[in-house]
Order: sequence, then C-alpha cells, then structure tokens
Amino acid sequence: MAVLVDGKEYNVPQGASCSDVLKTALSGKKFKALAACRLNGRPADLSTPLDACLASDAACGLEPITADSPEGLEILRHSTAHVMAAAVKSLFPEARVAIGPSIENGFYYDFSYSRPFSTEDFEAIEARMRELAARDLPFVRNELPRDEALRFFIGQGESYKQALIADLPDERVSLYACGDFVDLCRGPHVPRTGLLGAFKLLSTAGAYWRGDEKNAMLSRIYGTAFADEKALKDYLHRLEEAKRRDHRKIGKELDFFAFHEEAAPGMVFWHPKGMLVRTILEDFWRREHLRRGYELVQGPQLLRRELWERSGHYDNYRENMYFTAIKQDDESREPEIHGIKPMNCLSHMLIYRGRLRSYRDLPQRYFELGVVHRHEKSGVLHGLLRVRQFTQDDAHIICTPDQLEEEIIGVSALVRDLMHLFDFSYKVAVSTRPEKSIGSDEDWERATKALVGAIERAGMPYTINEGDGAFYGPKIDVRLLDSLGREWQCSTIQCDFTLPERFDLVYVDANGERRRPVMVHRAIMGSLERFIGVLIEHYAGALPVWLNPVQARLLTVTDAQHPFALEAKEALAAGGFRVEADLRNEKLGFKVREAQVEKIPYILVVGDKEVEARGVNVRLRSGENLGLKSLPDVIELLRADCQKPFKRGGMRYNFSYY
RNA sequence: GCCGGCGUGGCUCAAUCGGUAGAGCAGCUGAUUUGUAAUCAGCAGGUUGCGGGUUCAAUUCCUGUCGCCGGCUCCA
Repeated sequence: MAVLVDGKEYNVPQGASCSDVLKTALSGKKFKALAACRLNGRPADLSTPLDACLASDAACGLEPITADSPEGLEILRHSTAHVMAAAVKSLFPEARVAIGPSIENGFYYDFSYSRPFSTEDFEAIEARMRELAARDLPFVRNELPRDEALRFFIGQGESYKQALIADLPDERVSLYACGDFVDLCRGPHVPRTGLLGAFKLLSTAGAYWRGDEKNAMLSRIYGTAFADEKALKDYLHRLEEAKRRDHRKIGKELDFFAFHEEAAPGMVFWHPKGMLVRTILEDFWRREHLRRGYELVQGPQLLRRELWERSGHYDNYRENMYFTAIKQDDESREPEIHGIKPMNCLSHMLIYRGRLRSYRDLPQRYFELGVVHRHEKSGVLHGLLRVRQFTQDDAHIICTPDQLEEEIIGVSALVRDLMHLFDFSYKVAVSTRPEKSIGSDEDWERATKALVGAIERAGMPYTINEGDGAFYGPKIDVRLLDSLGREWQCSTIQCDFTLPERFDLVYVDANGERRRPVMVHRAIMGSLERFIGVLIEHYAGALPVWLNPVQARLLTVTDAQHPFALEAKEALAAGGFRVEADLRNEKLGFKVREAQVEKIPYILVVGDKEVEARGVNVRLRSGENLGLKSLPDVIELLRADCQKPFKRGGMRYNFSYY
C-alpha cells in the first residue's frame, strides 16, 4: 500500500499502523521527538490501524506532530497522565480512577482511595512511571460497544468509569490499554510509553467528582510533562520566577500593605507606600472618568434591610452579606437590621430616582470608587486578588434602550485604553442568556446584540460563553493573565433589566410618556485591590514611574554633600516628582542596594564631583548608569518616563504629587 | 465551605527519639565619613496562633478552634 508523507510516497504493508508508516517515512530522522501525526489536519491515532485512519480520506498527507508543538504536548501530557494512573494502580490496586486530562501546563488524574495521596507518594509513583516508560509498552486502542465496555469496567470495579460511560452518547467507545491498565479514553496517545518526554509530579489536591461540591472529594495528582528535560527545567524555572513575583511577597517587601489575620481576615491594611500607589491610581481614574462624561457620586455603606429585600439581594445573596443589628430602645421590638453593601447599584438608583428624569437627561453615568464587603468562603481568599472588603471602580449607566450600544462602545474603549496603558494581555468573553433568567426575549436579544456590536466595533477579539450571563442580563467579562498564567476577572460590563423594574426607574420620553430605562453595571479595574495585586505581579514590583511611590532618591556619599542633596531634592519636588534623600551615614554600596531592593526608578548619587558640577549621577533600577546629569535634565527624564505609557493612546497624564 | 499541608521574635528560618527556644536580616546604641547591591561591635526582642488533653516533662504527641498556603467549588 502506498502512502503519501511529506509529499513523498512510501510503501507500507497491508494492516500497518500509523506509527509504522511514520517509522518508515522517518527512518533515520529523530523519531523520538515525534508524539503523533496528523492526517489531513486531524490528529491521527498512532495505535489505530492505518486503514481506519485513511477510511475517510483517499489521498492522505501524513504530517508529523512534534512533541513540542501545542498539539503534541497535549497528547504527550495526556499519555503521561495515563502512565501515572497505571503506576498508581500498580502500586495501590485498591485505587479507583476518575478522569485524567491534559491541562494548560501539564496534566492531572483524579483517584478515589482510602486515603488522599500526598507528595510523599511521588517518589514511588514516579519511579514506577519511569519503569513503565523504560518497558516501552504500546498504547493499544480497542473500540467496543458501550455495553461491553460497561461490563468491563463493572468487572474492574471502576465505578467512576461506569458513570462516565453512562453519560456518553456514542454507541461504541474506545479503550486504551497500556500494560495492564485499561482506561476509557478518546485518545489520541503516543504510540509507546518509550516516547514519553520528561515528566514530574508537582502537587496533590482535593477535587470534587465532576467539579460539583455536592459530590465526593477525590484525590488529585497534578504533574507536568515536556518533550525533553530542558523544556521541563525551563518550565520549573518559570514557576520559581512566578513565585518570586508573587504580589503577597513583594507587597510585604516593599511595605505596600499587610494583613492582620487575627483582626480582619481577608481585609487589607494599606501601608503608606501602598496607599500612595492607590491614591495616585484613584486620582488618575477619577479624572479619566470625569473626562469621559461620568459624574462622581457616593452612597452610604449601610442600607436598611428592606432595600436589599426589594433588590433581591436578601433572597439571593444573603449568605455573602454582612449585617448589623441595632438594638431598639423598646426591648420587645425586633432589632433594626442594616445590610452592609456588597454592591453599589442600589445607592445609584436612589440617586437617579431623586427626581423625575427626562430623556434629555440620559444617559446618566454615575461613578463611585465603592467600598463593598462580601463574606467570601474562607478557602477562597488569596492576597489582594480575592478579599472580603474591596473597592470597585463601579459605575452605573442609566440610558434609553437606543443609547445602549453607544454607551457600551464607550465602556469598551475605556477597557481597551486601560489595558494598553499597562500593556496587559487580556481575554474578552460575551456571556449570553442562562437557563434560569428573567426578562423578555426581545430585551435579551437587543442587549446581547448591543454588547456584541459594541466590542466588534471596538475591534476586540472575543469569545461567546453560551448561557453564562447573569440571570438579569448578558455581560462582557475581561480577564487578565497573572504571572502564573492564572486568569483574573477584572472588567465586567453587565446589562440589567431587573433593577430598573424593581425600583421603578423611569424617564419621560419625547411624547411625555414614562418609559423604563436600561441600566449597565460596569467596573473596569474590577477591584482596586485585585488590580493593584495584578499590577505588582505584572511588573514584579517595579511599577511604572508615574505610579511608583518614590520616583527618585538622592544618595549622598558623605555628610559633605547634604546641603546640595537637599537643594536637589527641593528642585525635583518642585518639578512635581516624589523624591527622597538618603542622608544616612552608610556606605554608598549599602544605600544603592536598599534603593535597588525598593525598586526606586531613579537612583541619584551625589558626591563631591556632582556637587561641583551642580548635578547628579543617574543610576536606573535596571542597573544602567546614565552618568552625570544636570537637575533640569533629570526632571526632563522623569517627565518623559512618566508620560511614556500614556503615549500608547486614550489616557491622559496631567498630575503630580510630592 | 470541602481535601491536603503548615502556624516558632517585625521578616526568613533552626531546635536529634518529648528534656524546657537559637540564628541571620530588620530595630536600637556606639564606632566608622565611606563612589554604585550588604562596614564593625554591642544591646534588646518569644506565654512557640489560641483552648483542652496525655506525660514527671509538650514547640514536639492527641483533640478542638482560629488563621495561612496549594487546589476544588464560587467570584471583582
């Protein structure tokens, strides 16, 4: 039989498998690097007879997938997960297997066992995996009618596999055997265990069966695999680097903020340096909103329970809310209950309702840096990225249905400009109507169209999350990537049909008739706490100059330069910059080190030479030394550095602090 | 909330088999006047998260609780 590979024709025996073809085609080449192959664009299963692969395509281009391609890595990791399961089953025969997919940076497999697995088991499991790899066992695919497969797993006592088969729609299912271990699996896999790359088990965790907290907790083992040792090492190195730039660690080192767990778990104590960063960010953001036609408002922290009952929060969100109970003078009466706000929308609606609005007044755009409290479950707290008290850069836009799309375009522009300002990578998703929802089809359709139309006109790539919207309306979510590759939701733009209804918001149209406006909830940074946490990781603590709490520090060599250092400090401060002078009687190397550790952008050394020239020696936090500069030159450098990120578009830099 | 791990000076970490807590950095005091990532010396600092239990004796073992870390679920 003749097969075309890489444009060349090869003769292979009848009944050969894909991997045989590949071996023939690539004899002499580095077969070890090949995990699988692709047939006419689809990954081919190397353990399947070639005929089956070719059944649908007469003329077949067989194209290798290398183990370091994204597709190849996925196959490699999935196969490694199988081998891990095989190793676990051989060491712990009582363990039952659940699922074991490849994931973004590796793979996992979930097991059910009499005790959870721990990292102490890793040595034995990895050793067994290496044995299985050394034996170069083939992965053998076998297709069975589902009944037969079901009987097989019943015989094996694999209850989770039985449950999986029960949910499969297919009449025939595929099994993969690797040594004694047979798993329900769609494939594809590497042909033989000898083709596994470099792998390492990383951690264990509890995970619910099928991700549902009502189900049993399984024991999950995470691992990773790469084409070769070097790629694995690079990855482990990247993990270390990510740990190094953990915002919790850097926040402590730079004295930006702290937590006092004994006093207020999940709530931030902002120290002076961190509070300065926050203040600068807040002021910048308020100005940007005013510039874009928002109005600043602020509502109270507590609202009476009746308000939360009317909004529906009391029914739907109570377990996440904090309440206060004020004892009445008359002891027999129920205490008066206030809810501490978990959201800012109610106040904004009350402000809107303060008087009758005309269509000429719309849109109303209310902006508030609103402090909200949400009692998050204890296990989910995570530094600044997940807290119980946080500040939303929240706005509510109340507009006519006709204005909706235009308003959302404005909001997406704000999202885009902010992401550009910080050079963030982000993902946009539109979430559509969920099963459990309220409102008319017409409302949903119009709002969804407005959202999609707006981000298309803004030129943003996006995905659709079918059925993932809020019950009260569709939404746009924007997720940032942190240094560990984890995604954090920051911006969110949500249409709401419910609250205007519940709170009877109206405007008077051109015909004098009362109409229902649409409300858009939106937050761009999401929460200042989370956003600053992501910023710290993004920049590894070396914040952009305009945002760094200390922009320049003067270091004297000896006491003799004190007067000039103070003079220079005044001059730079008068230029609008945040400057410190380190006059301590310490060696220069020591002061430089401290300034470097604090990630101060401009380290300005003053010795006798500089005093004489009435300048400073400029060292950047990168370590680069710019040599002797006059004070006006330094001011110019600082100014240019502050303005640089704003040149990318949209945003304006026009403020100073000291 | 669930599964697992961990709580020792402000921070980072030690303390054999259970024998009564030790270092570096930071801090304070003094000396030193120094040229681009750590000058030297001295001093001070702890009810080992908190409660209960076992023991002659608990940082160490058991238990409860609070918190943190890694995940799961949820989420800005």
